[in-house]
Amino acid sequence: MHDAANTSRLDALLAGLKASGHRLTPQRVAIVRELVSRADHPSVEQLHAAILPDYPTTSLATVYKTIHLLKERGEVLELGFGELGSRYDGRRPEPHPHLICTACGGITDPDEGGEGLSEMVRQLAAQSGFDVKAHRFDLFGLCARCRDKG
Amino acid sequence: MHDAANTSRLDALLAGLKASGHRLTPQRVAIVRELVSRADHPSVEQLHAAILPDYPTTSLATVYKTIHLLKERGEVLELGFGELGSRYDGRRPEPHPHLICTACGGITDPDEGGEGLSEMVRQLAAQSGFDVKAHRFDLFGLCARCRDKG
DNA sequence: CTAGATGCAAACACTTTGCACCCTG
DNA sequence: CAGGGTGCAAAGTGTTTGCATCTAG
Repeated sequence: MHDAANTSRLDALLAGLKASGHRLTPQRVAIVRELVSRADHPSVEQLHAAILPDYPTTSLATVYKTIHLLKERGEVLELGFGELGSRYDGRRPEPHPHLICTACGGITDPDEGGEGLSEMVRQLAAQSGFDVKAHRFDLFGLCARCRDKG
Repeated sequence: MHDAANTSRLDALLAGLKASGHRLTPQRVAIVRELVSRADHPSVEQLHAAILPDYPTTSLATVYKTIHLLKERGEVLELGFGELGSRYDGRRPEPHPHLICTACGGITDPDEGGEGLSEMVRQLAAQSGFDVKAHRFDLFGLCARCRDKG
């Protein structure tokens, strides 16, 4: 996931918004750019903080509204955690496993190892009679860095 | 999961509480009994409503406190959903897959089909360097009943 | 008796909403 | 220059907490 890919994804998102009659305000562009540029699944709070220096008037409500808009369009994956609030993945909106470090709060996408996931989803759907539309697979623990420290 | 099994689990939970210096108040017993007796992963609100007829003075706060106590002791599995609040599994505190119907709100445990899960967890842990302590695997969709209706 | 539990209400954290003003297209 | 967007503050959730009162053991 390098700069070129992020840029094209950014452009695609912005083009899509414009195409469906939405305006590209500076705040909105900044939020989307920030969201797409990071791999760390930021919270609304973190996005807001990151944008504030460059767009000091941006309100938290606007960040929430923008995220909500992208969610509706299926362009962000929301990872809601009861206590810790929600975190957002603007790069890979399809469901995929997440590794959540309970020490540093970092969330990362595994490089590989989730191959059998869709097969398992298929199996569970078949035996339960469920029509499965989405799924979520989270692993909680200590990331390599925090494990070594602790 | 029949009555006898639930009764013994209930007894075990109550005995454990008493053994660690907690009192078995009528409210507390009622909450634990209700939690253990249902397979539908009730919310705090639902537990409270179920108990109210028999123990009319029970407050929501007490239900929250009791659930919290059981959580600390590792005797309930909490399934937190950002918007919809949390649901609790008092029967199987270890992580296992859940099927969540987005139409009726029902949550069920699959009878089988989750066999490969721990292996996948192991794989993801190995390749990422994570020390995985817990995991969560949720499938969202329509249960058989709601699928047929809709 | 006396710690621990209850119940109420106030406090909380995160998110949503209403509305007057603003600015993109 | 019109309609969508913004920012503020107020309202909503679900959950937690402080504290006086009550009660199980």
